[in-house]
Amino acid sequence: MQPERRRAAILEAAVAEISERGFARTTSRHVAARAGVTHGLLHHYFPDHDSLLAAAFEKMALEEIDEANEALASDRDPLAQLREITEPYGPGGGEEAYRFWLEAWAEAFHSPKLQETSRRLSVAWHELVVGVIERGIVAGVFRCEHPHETAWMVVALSDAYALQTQIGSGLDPAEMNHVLWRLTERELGLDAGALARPAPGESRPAVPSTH
Amino acid sequence: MQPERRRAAILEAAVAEISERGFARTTSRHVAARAGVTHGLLHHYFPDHDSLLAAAFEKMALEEIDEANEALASDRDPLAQLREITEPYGPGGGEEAYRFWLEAWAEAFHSPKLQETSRRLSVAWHELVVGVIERGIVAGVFRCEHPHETAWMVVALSDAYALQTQIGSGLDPAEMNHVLWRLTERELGLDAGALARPAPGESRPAVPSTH
DNA sequence: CCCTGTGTTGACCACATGGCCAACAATGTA
DNA sequence: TACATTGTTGGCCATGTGGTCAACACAGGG
Repeated sequence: MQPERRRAAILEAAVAEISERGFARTTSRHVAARAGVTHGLLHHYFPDHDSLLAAAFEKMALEEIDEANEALASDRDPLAQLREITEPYGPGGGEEAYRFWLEAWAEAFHSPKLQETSRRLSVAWHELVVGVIERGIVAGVFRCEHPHETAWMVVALSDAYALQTQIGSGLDPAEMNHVLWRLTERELGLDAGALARPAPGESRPAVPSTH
Repeated sequence: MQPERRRAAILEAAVAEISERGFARTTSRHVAARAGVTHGLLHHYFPDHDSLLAAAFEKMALEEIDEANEALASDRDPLAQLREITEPYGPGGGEEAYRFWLEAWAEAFHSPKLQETSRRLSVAWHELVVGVIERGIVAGVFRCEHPHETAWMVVALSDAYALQTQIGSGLDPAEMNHVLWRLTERELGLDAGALARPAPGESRPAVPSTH
């Protein structure tokens, strides 16, 4: 196997392992086994264990943002873009991805390096939403006094939505989704239900696991 | 030392250790050292490591809710109660407590027992906020169509506020706090700025670390 | 053909962990 | 005082970890 692909395979295995077991419980040997190599080889691609974890996190973070940007590029209607951002948070949406986020935040408190990456990722995600809102304003679809604040609200509610949904708390997913959309509509000067109902003739493709 | 106090000391040490290092990295020996005993003794109070962690989590969860209820009991003005709930999330508020929450959520995905406790804790916290809102409605201070939804919003935004603040992301704490209050005021039919400005003559005591 | 460098293995080391237990200390009870 | 119970220690063990390294496989170019 070419070195590049091997390296990628190892990182992929590391990401999967981190999502399943968490950073602290992710061991070199398990990653190696998942990648189909022996643990001795890891040292050949990464100087030590922490570097492996950091590289895996970096890779995951970049992919998150790339996937999101890609999803947005495929549809220029601001309303549809907003849905693409919020929907994957719900039930059935990227569960592995969300577990990874949680792990990342928790780990960020213990590791300065991860903290920096985690911070950058949060900011990037926030600005992505700001971009959607601002383009919507320019397009005349949204009316919004504080795009920055509204973007933060959307992200915050979506995160909580995903967390509560996947933790299986007693809170009703439909209810949470309703708040998320209701408040977003109000912040963006949309009619009630505008987000729930796709515009006439608009298709609603399934969104790949994202953020 | 009496067995009760010893047991409490061990649990306290475990909580501190978990907050600092996370569940996975918390070792019997470190907990024992922090509690001022040797690791052999832990086996005398807890059958095994997982039981210790579970007991520590349970203790923490109960204390969170108790502290919150206590803080609420000391002040019957709905507006003040709402502030008591939201304020500790901000900068300077219980950092250890919030790290513990994050750890708990992350760990909940790996451990069914913790997941159940974590779930109950989320629900209890949500209902606590619902209670504040409903009493405020009865008192004629709040107007609110969906207390359940509004409570969820408050919790979700507060959590995100705490997370972003303590992770040190570039997002402006003042701005986040502004959204939190602005949306809460609107959901509860309050005048803009009602939450920012205490009612005339009302004192604003510092709130102990909570949630 | 050999030979140099990269990819890869499996064994090894020192170390930390959780669990276990025999021994000892402290405490209260008869 | 003598005894029984409980609290407490420190050492031991099997296991798993991250890191290291000599040895081997396997390519491509001389």
